[in-house]
Amino acid sequence: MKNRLLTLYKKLLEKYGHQGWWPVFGKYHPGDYSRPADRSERFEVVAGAILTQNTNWRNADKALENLKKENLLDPKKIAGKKESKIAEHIRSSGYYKQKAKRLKEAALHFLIADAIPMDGEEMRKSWLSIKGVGPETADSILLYAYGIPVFVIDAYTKRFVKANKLTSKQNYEELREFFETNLKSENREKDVALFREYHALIVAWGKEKNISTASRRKGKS
DNA sequence: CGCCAGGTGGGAT
DNA sequence: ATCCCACATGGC
Repeated sequence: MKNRLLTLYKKLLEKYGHQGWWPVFGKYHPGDYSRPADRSERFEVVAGAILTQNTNWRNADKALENLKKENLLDPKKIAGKKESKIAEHIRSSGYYKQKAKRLKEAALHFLIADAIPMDGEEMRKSWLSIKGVGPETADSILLYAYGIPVFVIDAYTKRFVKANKLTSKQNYEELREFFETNLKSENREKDVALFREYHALIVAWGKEKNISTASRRKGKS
C-alpha cells in the first residue's frame, strides 16, 4: 500500500466502527462531524480536555457533570469563581486543585480567544501559552472544538506508532508532523473528519489493548 | 492492595 | 535536550 496510515485507519474503522469525535454532550456522536455547534459546546470540549489529563474519562466526565449541574460549565462563571470553589466540584477528575487553577486560566483565555479570529497557527500558540495547556490539550482543542486539522498525539498514539513500527520518531512535534503530512489532502473538512475519527479509533484500540494486558498480568493477590 | 487512566510544569542533570 | 517527579481520584 502506498499510504500505510490510511490502510491502518481502514482496518481500525472496520474493527471498531465509527467512534464519533469527542465524548461530550452525554456521549459520543458517531458520524456527526458538524459539532461543536456553538460556543457553549466549544467550551465543553476545552473543559473536558483539561479535566481528562492523565485521567480516566469516566472520572473527568463526572466532574463535567457536576459543573453542569451547578450551572458552572460556562467560561464567564468559571472565570469569576475562586479556585477552591471550582475544585469542590471536580474532585473526581483527580489533581483537582491543580485542575481548578488550569480550568480557570483556560476559561479566562477562552473568553478572549473564542472571540478573536485567528488562524490555526496563532490559535495553537495562544493556547500553548496558557499554563496547564500542553501540546496534546492544545491540539485537542484545535481539532475537536475548532475544526482545525491538527493530529492529536497522546500516549495511545505513541503506543500505536510503536506497535505498528510506523516511525522511530518519539517527539510530539515530529509525530504530529508525521501523521499530518501522511494524511493531509486538499480537502480541509475531510482532513478534520479523518483526524477526529482516527484519533478516537486509536484510543479505542489502546483501551482494548490495556484490558488484555491487564487480564494477563496476574499471579499475585 | 496495586496499578493505571486520552498530561503538564518545574527543577535537576 | 532529556529525565524525574508531584499532582489525586476512582475502577477493577
